[in-house]
Amino acid sequence: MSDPVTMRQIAERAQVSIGTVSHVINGTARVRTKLRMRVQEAIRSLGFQPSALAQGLRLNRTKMLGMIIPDITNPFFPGVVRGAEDVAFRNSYRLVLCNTDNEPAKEALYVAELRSFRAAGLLIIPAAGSDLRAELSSGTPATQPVVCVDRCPEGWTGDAVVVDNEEGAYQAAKHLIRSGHRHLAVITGPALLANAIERLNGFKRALREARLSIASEFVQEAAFDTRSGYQAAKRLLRMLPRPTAIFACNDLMALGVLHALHELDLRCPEDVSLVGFDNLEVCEYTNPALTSVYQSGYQMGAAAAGLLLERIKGLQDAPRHIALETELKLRKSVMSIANFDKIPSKKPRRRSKANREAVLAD
Amino acid sequence: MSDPVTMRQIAERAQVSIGTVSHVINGTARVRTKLRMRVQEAIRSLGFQPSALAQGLRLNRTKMLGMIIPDITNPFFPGVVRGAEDVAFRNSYRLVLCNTDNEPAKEALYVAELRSFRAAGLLIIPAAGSDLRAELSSGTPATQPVVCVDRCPEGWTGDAVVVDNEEGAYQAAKHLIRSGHRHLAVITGPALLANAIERLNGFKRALREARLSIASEFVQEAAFDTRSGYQAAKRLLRMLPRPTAIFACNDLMALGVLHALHELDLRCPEDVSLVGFDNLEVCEYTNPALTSVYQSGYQMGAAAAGLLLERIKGLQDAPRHIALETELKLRKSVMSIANFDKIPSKKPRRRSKANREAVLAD
DNA sequence: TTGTAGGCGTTATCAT
DNA sequence: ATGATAACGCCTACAA
Repeated sequence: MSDPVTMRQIAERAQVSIGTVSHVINGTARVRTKLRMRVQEAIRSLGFQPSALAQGLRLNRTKMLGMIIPDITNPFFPGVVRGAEDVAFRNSYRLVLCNTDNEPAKEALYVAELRSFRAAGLLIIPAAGSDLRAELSSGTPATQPVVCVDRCPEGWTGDAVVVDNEEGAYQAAKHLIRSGHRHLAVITGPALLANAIERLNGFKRALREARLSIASEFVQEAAFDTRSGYQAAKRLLRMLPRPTAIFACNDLMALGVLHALHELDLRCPEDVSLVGFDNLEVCEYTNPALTSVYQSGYQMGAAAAGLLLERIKGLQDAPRHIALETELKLRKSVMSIANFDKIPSKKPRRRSKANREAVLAD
Repeated sequence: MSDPVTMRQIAERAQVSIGTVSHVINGTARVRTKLRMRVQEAIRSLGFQPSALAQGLRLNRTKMLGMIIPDITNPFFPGVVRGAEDVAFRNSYRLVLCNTDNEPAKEALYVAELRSFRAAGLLIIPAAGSDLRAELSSGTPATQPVVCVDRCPEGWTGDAVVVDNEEGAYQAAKHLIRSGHRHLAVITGPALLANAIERLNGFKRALREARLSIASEFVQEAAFDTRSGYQAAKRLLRMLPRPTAIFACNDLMALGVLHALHELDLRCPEDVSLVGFDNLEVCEYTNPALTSVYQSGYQMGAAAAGLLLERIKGLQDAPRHIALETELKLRKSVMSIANFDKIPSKKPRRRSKANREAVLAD
């Protein structure tokens, strides 16, 4: 009574063979109405639920997708996961969530395990410096499709869903330049991460186009988190001449910059302008509200899961590299230098006088 | 060559029986050194990984934990999930993540599925208004342990790990009262949610102790999200006399209040003070930084997973109800009314003059 | 149309 | 100490 009901019990109750039960469940052969009714009744009254384990063993695949990410606690990733889960759910697939903390070893462990579990496919945001290809081809050649999300490991040639990082960063830098800034600094992410590199490239392209040069100490590497962003900002803000604008390659680091600014009693945007990347919800609530490059984690996750499911269903064409669009969201953290004294103060800000003084003193 | 290697292949390669292979893998019988070496060599060279599916089928349980939550996109939950995953991982368990969107039907579906998957146990943050007990006892009596996290459905008598919501809210209200506020308003969460009710109770207890009464329209119900918090704040801030302080029963709603305040050109904390609950990271970066009741989602998830694993290992004693502590984190969103003109301005704030004027005009 | 039986990869029992 | 063998619950030829 405490054990789950099996097809055998259904068969007994309905006075048919176990094969017949299977047939009515899977519609794999036509069964006389009378028997079918009996089976269905038995299923209902006994509360039968097929064992996903047995099915998986028999069919050599499950309805599970492995989702491997660095850390669900990083506010950019929940959206990705949710997007993936939603499309997985709609297709009767489930997600097993794996946090790697950017440790390639943990990633490799998870990959191996998910394969031995016959996950139908893998969605992976690779760890910094991971050699995904090696992990995948180790042991037996992959039978499960894999799509990379958010960033690709070096030399990845398989499916991927990312965002146009280069263009997003380019727009951010261009905005700063158009606002009159000439002393731009950038806080990049880990040099091992494809998306960090792309963003840096986009940033540099904008400078090049504007015939602006950048001192090497004005590009500081950090780890895509608040703490290291704060530290990088501290280094930057001590330099002379000080940069008048900083592009932080993600919002978490931008938050760190804000913190450093505050601590040094520098004002944003009057003393230094700031642009982030990701457009986290927190951007609306920071002081000042943070201008940032929007990217949709949700869409990324959803698109990746969609592609993965197509592969699972057998789609065979060439690997796809999908790059979603970004969009610069203007808020309050960038000040126009060229025209600072012509900016009409739309509604009288309480700090307007102080601000003007500060700017003039620059 | 593309198929996973099984124990049978190991047995052949090592020239032993399949049973022997099983024995060396599981240490379930002592095997002569020579044979054992051969088997281990075969395992290594063929890259054997046991099929979790077959194991699960045979043993009638897997190393999977089901984690059912409302929405990973809500910034309080990732910490919970991460805490759970960390302790699960350390014990070789994995997490399958399920988002219910607070829909009892979706919750019921997931519960049933996870059981048919022979998940070893379930960690559940119940949906608002879910009848978990019914879901669990439907069909076959539960064989998998379940622990409720963050909040319990009505009448839940099983294991649970929550936070002392009543006390947390009490401290928040008391802080407001000690700061001289007499016109307090509260924005509560959904009346169906145990934690929302407890927080409201704590709030009311503080008022009672201070012999303060509260007009019924000063307690507004919202949905624990920013939008509804914003709307509730709008209602509140239109009333006359206006509350001088608002306790928002979570930080998301507090964010909504901040937004409403800004829109109505009211200042926080000069015009209205605000306390939130959760102490999300965003509290540090809002304008002004938000005073909030800290609770550790991570600890909650970790404790819940720990308890669940004990149950899985067979722990049999009475159901536990673990309530973690909260702690009020003071920031800048509360102003002391009684002593407003005596507050020393520690370091000269740029807005201090304006602030003082505003307060005097109150 | 329906039933029988083999096998998916393990673990565990029982002989040997 | 080791090997054969029977399940676990399901799917699917193939036979009837």
